[in-house]
Amino acid sequence: MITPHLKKLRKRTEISPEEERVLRDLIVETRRVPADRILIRAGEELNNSVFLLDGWMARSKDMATGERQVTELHITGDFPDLHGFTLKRLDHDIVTLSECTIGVVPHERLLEVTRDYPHLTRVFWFSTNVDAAITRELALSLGQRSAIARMAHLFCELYVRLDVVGRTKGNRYEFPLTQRELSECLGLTVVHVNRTLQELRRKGLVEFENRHLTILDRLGLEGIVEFDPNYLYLERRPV
Amino acid sequence: MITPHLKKLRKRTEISPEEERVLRDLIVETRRVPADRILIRAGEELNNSVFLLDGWMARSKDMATGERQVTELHITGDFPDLHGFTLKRLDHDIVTLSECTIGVVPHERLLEVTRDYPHLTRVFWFSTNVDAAITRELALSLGQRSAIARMAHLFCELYVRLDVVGRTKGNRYEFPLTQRELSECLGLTVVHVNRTLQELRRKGLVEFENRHLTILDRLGLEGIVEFDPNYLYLERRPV
DNA sequence: CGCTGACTTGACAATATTCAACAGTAGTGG
DNA sequence: CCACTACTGTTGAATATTGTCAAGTCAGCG
Repeated sequence: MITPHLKKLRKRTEISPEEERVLRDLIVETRRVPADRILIRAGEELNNSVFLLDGWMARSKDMATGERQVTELHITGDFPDLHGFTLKRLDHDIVTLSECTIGVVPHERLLEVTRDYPHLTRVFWFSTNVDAAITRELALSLGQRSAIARMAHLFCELYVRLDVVGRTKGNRYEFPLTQRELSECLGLTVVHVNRTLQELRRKGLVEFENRHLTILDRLGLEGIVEFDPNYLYLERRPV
Repeated sequence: MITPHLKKLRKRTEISPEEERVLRDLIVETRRVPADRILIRAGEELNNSVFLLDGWMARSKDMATGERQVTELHITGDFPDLHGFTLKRLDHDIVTLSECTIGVVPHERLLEVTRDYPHLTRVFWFSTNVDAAITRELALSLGQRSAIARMAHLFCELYVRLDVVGRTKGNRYEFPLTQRELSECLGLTVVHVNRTLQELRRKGLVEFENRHLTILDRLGLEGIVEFDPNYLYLERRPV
């Protein structure tokens, strides 16, 4: 069940058989959660974190006025609220965008990891730091890029991230978000997202239908935003 | 020299005398760096991290076209590139905005900390997670808030953060950024920053002159953006 | 003294939002 | 089985916010 997560870790560093066992033993319970649920609410006290074994989630920040900003999308193999281990509460909701399978990890077990497995601790720490890098790249998008470039960037990023965990098929991947949810990722209104999507289609770069995204012209799409995946830290690194 | 940093940590958790000693011994060298330097370049291989003992820095992401986004401002007591310890390179520059005093921390020492001091490791991890929370709040600003609300938010955040390390005087704090640099934090053009600043002044909320910011009406300023400092995780937490 | 950079202003343009309406689909319950 | 509701996607027209361009002031500095 945590194979995609291991795949992701092993792309970056060595994980010993013992560490793999420790990782597998972190999960005390596996659950299914329907789509469109608030799994964790901002502010609520946390004693567990959850592996995302399958499905799509988002970190979503709400304002009093109702506007929302998704600060990161999470896919199979992610650990969407690992930062909750040190923070003990979150400053955002964790919501499901599709039906999800989750693995519950008690914080006591993570505490044991930090005591007994320094390398694994650094791997987890690294993982939250990559999440932060993804959020920084989003800040760059929201602050500096045009609507079409933001959208192209998101589609490129997701292609790379999904590919790491084996969730792409050729140029195609499942993308279960509605245009409203997409607008909350991109800091745009739904109407403008709709028009921007049409522009990407008209340029022959992507297709988006039936909850699936197809990249028709990868170079063209990457060219719109000068996509550079460095910020995803996919290269192998020393133990 | 690292007193402000300790002050910040101790606001959140217990730091034992032994841990304090370990912390002090992390720094192998203290240096002064002039304003407006690129201290660390994106992509460059890292073997050290730096404490910001005094001064202002920023994490700055550049695009090929020259636009820039600051993803976080750093003040006295911060550890601006602690994430470099696990990432081994950064996806952004670290630049000085004022003259700075820095303490150089070799990654080998941090490695020892992760081996021998699990609690201190969690404290450092926590620290990078709070940085990530600050960046998430920025993403919310950039994606959803108006120019004036973004600016009000930044001024409120900095007031709280500076106050923790004893760098406020009443309603006033040093704010060494030019309007151009401010525009790179807020995802706006300089011209618009200038006009937005004038609006805040006209409403009698802030004064900004001679590299100092004065908050004339704290409630009014916070009201513009419904400022809520929860995301800074200032409350005390269990060891 | 003549640069340079920071700040300021005005006129105009572009990007994105708002508001309103409608079609299509899926799900619900009588 | 159909009417009803709710949500998603789509379009047009008017509006607002922010950006672009251009120019000018002011202060600091070699």
